[in-house]
Parts: sequence; C-alpha cells; structure tokens
Amino acid sequence: MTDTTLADEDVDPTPKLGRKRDHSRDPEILAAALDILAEKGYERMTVDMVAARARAGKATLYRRWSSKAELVIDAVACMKSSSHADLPDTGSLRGDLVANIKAPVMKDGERKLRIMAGMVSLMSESPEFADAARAAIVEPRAAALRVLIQRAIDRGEVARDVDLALLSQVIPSMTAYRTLMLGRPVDRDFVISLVDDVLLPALGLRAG
Amino acid sequence: MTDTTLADEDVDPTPKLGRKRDHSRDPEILAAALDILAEKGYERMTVDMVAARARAGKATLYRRWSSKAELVIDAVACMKSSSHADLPDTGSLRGDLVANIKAPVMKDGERKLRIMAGMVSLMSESPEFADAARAAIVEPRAAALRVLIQRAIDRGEVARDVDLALLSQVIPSMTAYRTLMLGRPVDRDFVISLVDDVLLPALGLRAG
Amino acid sequence: MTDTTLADEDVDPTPKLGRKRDHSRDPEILAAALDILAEKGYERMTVDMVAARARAGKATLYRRWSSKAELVIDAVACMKSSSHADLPDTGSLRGDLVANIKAPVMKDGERKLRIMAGMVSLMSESPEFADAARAAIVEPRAAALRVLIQRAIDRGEVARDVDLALLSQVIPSMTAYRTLMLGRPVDRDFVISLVDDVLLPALGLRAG
Amino acid sequence: MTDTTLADEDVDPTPKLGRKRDHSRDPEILAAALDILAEKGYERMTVDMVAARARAGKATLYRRWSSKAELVIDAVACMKSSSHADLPDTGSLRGDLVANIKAPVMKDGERKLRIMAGMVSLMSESPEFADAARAAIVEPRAAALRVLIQRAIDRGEVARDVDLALLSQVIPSMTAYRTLMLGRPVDRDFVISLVDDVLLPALGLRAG
DNA sequence: TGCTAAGCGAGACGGTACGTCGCGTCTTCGG
DNA sequence: CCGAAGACGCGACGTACCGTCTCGCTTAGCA
Repeated sequence: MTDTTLADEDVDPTPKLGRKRDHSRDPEILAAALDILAEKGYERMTVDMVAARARAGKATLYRRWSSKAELVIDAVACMKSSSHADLPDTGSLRGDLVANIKAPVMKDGERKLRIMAGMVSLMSESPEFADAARAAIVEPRAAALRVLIQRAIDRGEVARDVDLALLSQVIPSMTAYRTLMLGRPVDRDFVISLVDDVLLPALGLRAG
Repeated sequence: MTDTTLADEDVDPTPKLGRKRDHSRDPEILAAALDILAEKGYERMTVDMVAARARAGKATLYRRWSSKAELVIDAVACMKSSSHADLPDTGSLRGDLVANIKAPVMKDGERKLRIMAGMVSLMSESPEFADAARAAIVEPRAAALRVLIQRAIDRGEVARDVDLALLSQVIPSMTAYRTLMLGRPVDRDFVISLVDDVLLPALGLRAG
Repeated sequence: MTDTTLADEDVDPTPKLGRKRDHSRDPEILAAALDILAEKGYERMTVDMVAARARAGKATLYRRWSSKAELVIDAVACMKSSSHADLPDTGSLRGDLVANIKAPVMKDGERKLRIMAGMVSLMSESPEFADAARAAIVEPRAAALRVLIQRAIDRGEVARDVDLALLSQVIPSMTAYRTLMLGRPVDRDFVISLVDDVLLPALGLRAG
Repeated sequence: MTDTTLADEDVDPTPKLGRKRDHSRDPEILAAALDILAEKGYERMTVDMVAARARAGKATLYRRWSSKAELVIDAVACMKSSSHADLPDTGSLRGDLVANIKAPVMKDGERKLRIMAGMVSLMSESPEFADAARAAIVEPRAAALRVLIQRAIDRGEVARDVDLALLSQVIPSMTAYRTLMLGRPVDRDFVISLVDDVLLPALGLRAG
C-alpha cells in the first residue's frame, strides 16, 4: 500500500532527478476507481477502465499502486476519510449515536454494496490486504463508536463492565450484513432501530 | 443456478432423448469446487482445477452451470444444506441458542472465510446471484433463529412485541462480520458472549 | 479403413447375434459427408453435421469408420468408384483420351476443390491415410491412363520406351494443380489442351 | 493477411500513439510457426505451441494474425521469398531449366509435404486465403518459368505460338502432385525427367 | 538556455484463465 | 439388440485481463 494514512513521507536519499510525480492526479484516479468499482463490482472492474476514465495511462496507475487490489483498498480508504474528528457530543449516548448516523452511509445503497463486496473479496485473498483494509476502513468506524460508548461510561450513563470491544461492533456488523448479505438499504430508521432495540438494551439502557 | 435444493418439477414436453445427464457427478464436482475455493479463494480458483479434481471435462461443468460464478454459488448452497429440521428444544431460549451453536460453524475458520468471501463478492455482481445465495444460505440460518425466538415468545419467555426480523439477524450479522471483516475466529465463547451480552438483553432477558 | 473397395465382406465366425448392421445407410452417410465436405471444407466439416444431415447417430458413424478422416477417405473413394471398367476404346490414343474426359470431373469445380483439398490435408496427417487415399483415389485414375497409353504402345502408335509411370501422371497432376492451387475450372477445353499440347507431344505424337 | 512481402505504404492519418508493434518479432514467430507446422502438420499444430516456441504470448500472435490460418499462410508466404531475381541464364532453355532446380525444393521432402498440405487445406477454406496464397507462393514460381520459356522464344529456340500459360505449369503441377498426392520425393533426377520427357517435347524440342 | 532524468498517455508485450466447440466414447432409451 | 440422441473426458480455439515494458512527448531541476 502506498500511503493509506498519508503519514510516512520518509526521506529519500536519491536527490529526485527528473520530473516530479503529479500527485494532483491521485484523487481523480481514486474517484474513477471507486466509480467503476461501484458500477461493476470488483471482478468486472478492470485497470484499463480506471485508467481510461481517469484519462491516465496504466503505467501511471501502477507507478502509484502496485496492483489492482492496492488501488481498490486505497480508493475505499480515501472514501471513508471524510469523518475523522467530527464526533458529535450531545450529552447522551443515544443522542450521540443518532447524531453519528451519516447521510452518505445510507444513500447509494447499491454503490456501497458493490464497493464493500469488493473489499470483502479482496480481504479474503491475502492477510496483508485484509490488515490494510481493516486499518484503513473497518477500524476507524469501530473506534468512533468505542469513543462514544466510552464517553457514556465516563459519564456514568453506562456500566463500567460492558464488553466494549463486542458492543462497538454491533452497529457496523449489522449494517454491513444488511447491505452485503440481505441487499437491503441501511436507512435512518434501521439504524435507529439498531440503537434502540439492540445496542442500548445490551448496554443496560432501556430503549428511548 | 440449477436447483439443487428444491426441484421445481415442471413438466417437460420433450421426452428426453439421448443419454441422461449424470447428476450423480454433481456432488463430486461441487465438493471439488468447494475444496479448491477454500484452498485458493475465488479469484485463484480455476474451472480447470475443479474439472481436473473432479475428473470431469470443463464442458461438463459448463453444461450444468453457465459460469464459474454459478458453480460456486451452487457449491456453497449445497454446503449448508446439512442442518434442516434438527432444531434443539431445551425449554429455555438461552439453552436453545447455546445448543444451536454448530461445531462446523466454528471450525475451518480459514476455509469458511475464503468460501464466504467468494460468496459476498459474487452476490454483489448480480441481483440474481444475490437472491439465490440469500435463499440458499442466508435465509435458512435466520429462519432457524426466528423459530427459536418465536418459541420463546409463545412460551411467554419473551415479550410479544420484540422486533423478530431485526433480532434474528444479530447472531448471523456479528459472526459474519467477525469472520469476514475482522478475520477472527468465531469460537464458542464468542457466540455465548453474543447470546448473553447482546441478544438476550435486547430481548429483555438478563444475561446468564 | 473399413472397406475402401467394398470387396472384403469376410466371413464372420461368430453367428451374428441380434440385429444386423444396416449397411443400406452407408451410401446416405457417405453422401452426406461428401456434401458437407464440399460445402465447408475438411476443417469446418464436423462429424455432428454429417450425422445430423444423414439423420444418423454419431455412434453409428463411428461404428463404421473409426475416425472423421477415414469417413472422409471412404466418402471420396466412393465418389470416384463410378468409372471402373468402362474405359473407351476408339482406336487412337487421342480418341481414347478425349473420350475418357469425364463430365463429372469438370463440373462442380468449387465442390471438387474443397473435397480434394480435404484429401490433401488428410494425406499429410499420416502415412496410413495417405496410403489408403492413394489406393482408393489416386491410383485408379493413373491406372486408367496407363492402360490407355499401354494400348497405344501395343498398337505401335507410341514408342516402347516412353516413361509410362511419368507420363500417366501428366493429366492427373495438371488437373489437380489447376483445381487446388490455381482455383480454376477444369473444363473440356483445358483437358484437350493438355492432351494435344503436353501429353501427345511428350509421347512423340504431334498434336491433333 | 498482413503484408510481409510488399508494404503498400499507405499513409496513416493517425499519428501512432503508444508502443510500436515490435515487427522484429514477426520472423521469429513465423519461423516457429513453420517449424511446428512442418513437425506436426496443420491440424496438430497449436497456436500455444507457436507462441511458446517463439517466447511470445498468444495475444501477440492474435494481434498480428487474426487466426491460426492467417498465421500459417503468412508463414508459408515468407518461406518462399528467398529466390527472386536470381534466374539463371545459360544460353539454352534446358540449361536454364536444369540450373533453376533449387536444392531446397528437393530437400526436407517431409517438411515441405506437411507445410504444403496445410496450405492446400487452407486455400480451400476461403477464396481470400486462396488468392493470398496464390499471389505469395504459387504465382512467383510460375512466373519464373514463364520468363525462362519466354527467353527461349525470344532466342528463337522455341516456337512463338506455344501455350505459355499452360506449359509453365507443367513442372509446378507435377512436382506438387508427386509430393502431395504420391508422397514421393522430388529429387533432381525426377525434375530432369520432367524437363527432358515432358516439357521440352511439348515445346517442340527433342529431349536431351 | 540547454541537458537530462523522470514523469506522462497510449498501447504492445508475456502470461493465464475464461467460456466455446469439436473429436471420439459411453449411456439411455425407443423400435 | 440396433440405432438416434446426446452427455461425457479431453484439448484447442480465440478473447480478456493483469502487470510490465516501450514509445514519443512533456516537464522539471541542474548547469
């Protein structure tokens, strides 16, 4: 993976001769990759399609990502990078959870379906891809929920001994399953049902 | 998709001349497909490999399944058809749920991982595949859990107004997510945690 | 080869249980084979096509001829079997040669082209096929010409020391070449030119 | 058919982007094709074999020749392009004809046999192939002989009114027939017999 | 400013798998 | 029990995609 977290920037001993790599093209390429991934699914997406849509050469893609799989992982990772530090803080766990429902998560159900399905397929191919994908996509979402629940614990709203690792997976698990396996949309009502009828009771809080 | 599980028994006007298709080979072929799918994953599995392992010609496979994808879906569908009417009945919902934990679900974690990952990828490629796979694989598991919960409702153990459709998905969702997205094993302790810390509280029952 | 010259009919020690093989179908099958060979050429002709056109089963064909190649050789051999003992005898070599021009040899140029081309292709595949095809097809034609020339020698019309083996090939060679390599029709005028301008001068006779 | 022998040099409006097709590989590929054609015959030759022997990918072959058949035709066409303007001039027709006997025509009888047989089969399959093959292979040989005979006419050695078109085909026809139909070698003695016993008498010259 | 290394879009390259079709064999029925 | 119909194992065909390499060009940075 090139720079999923865009953090490395390690110093390069060679003094960088020649033309610089034009990183301004990266977002266009990743967007093209996401589009095609969403339209066709991982298997029917081809690197040539991505290059053509991004008006780039295939070699340019392979200079940046060493395989179709890495390109897709990076593309999906970038997609999710919108929600980082903007966690809501409404004073109650339920308020936080409901406020955390992201509009983009629910729309484009078919699009997300294909994108996520591509990810799952990819993750099963090799442990490295799986690790990278988890770090880039899965873990950030779980971390956000862990933070919200931890705040509720700190406020005394929720008992200290709840299984944080387990319960922070409830919403991600059930939304992913609904999308991938059931092929049904994850709309606002569904997430609210999850909160009120599954997560909050499991945390020892009565439903709203 | 052929119809492995339910024969639709439609009358065929033509009197079926010529050699009959040898359906006794189907299980061998599907088993070979599952083996290779588990060994290599969907993408690295080849139709030639399956044909060779099953000592069959590629044309024979394509006569029965119109593509690699359909072959895999049928193979996975057949895999799951072992447990049908043998639902436990221990008198309590928790007892039923624990007794319903299937050993094979937990073993061969890597095998199942690759197999299910192939399925997810496939389901996203076409709605027909998705429907077939859901009917063959996803729905039966949910149905079993619905029955167990419904019994608990009938016994008065659980309130009448619980969201059966939602809660019957808790265990399938979270086990699938753990396997596919987290790449971690679904062992007995994990499922018992799910029962005691998520499902039973959500049904209004205190944990064991 | 089963029976190229349809001469064997060897006695069978086993007392022939069950239904006898229906040899009355052979001509229809061979005719179908010739038709398709002429229409499509050897490579694009398939055994299934022949069976279908002859309203026969493929197994029936393979019971009689052990391969597509043998079927074709037999078909071509039967085609030629019309001219056997009816050599003309006009009193002069030129008269005999002209009278020997067979109408069917000249018509259906395209048909003959494809048929002969199939033969050539076949002959190159294996020496056995080549031998069989020569015995069935090539040799009879040369033999007829040898007889005509030998008669002329016996009559004193032609010198004793002519190279019979060589000169009897002149007309077959040049008609075959014209058909196969030049793709042009072998009409009556062409054969008469051959006789008058090549063969007779080579035999020491002035042209007509 | 590509145009291996004569580049038609038509102006191409598009400025040829991308990597150039590496035409330096053409001879290697064609040589590999000829080798395998000679070893195995047309039917048992595989495109994969050719690609493997030429260390090329199958797609590279299909980018240049649209089918196995075209590849073979081009290969055979290139084979013959060695002798162009080096016609002998000994002062007498017989001398020219004998000097024109090409060693390579006689050697590798089996090799040539298989190669030519493939050609004949191919020529019968489509008129375009036949035209191309004639132009590339058949016609140049006949043209050389026409030139030799025409010179003899110009010298007054041979009568003005001989049928040049017909007589220039005598040697090609009879050597091809001997190779393809009779499966016998075309050695020097045979060609000399043709010259002395067939062609020269037909031209009104006494044999040597 | 002019040189040079590296970037760029385009597309050919070596491989590998796909899905199709043909050959020659085997099996199931109807006559 | 023969014969049509057609499924079977095998293997070649021609196509598509991956990841690499080459082409002619453009774009920096160093001189």
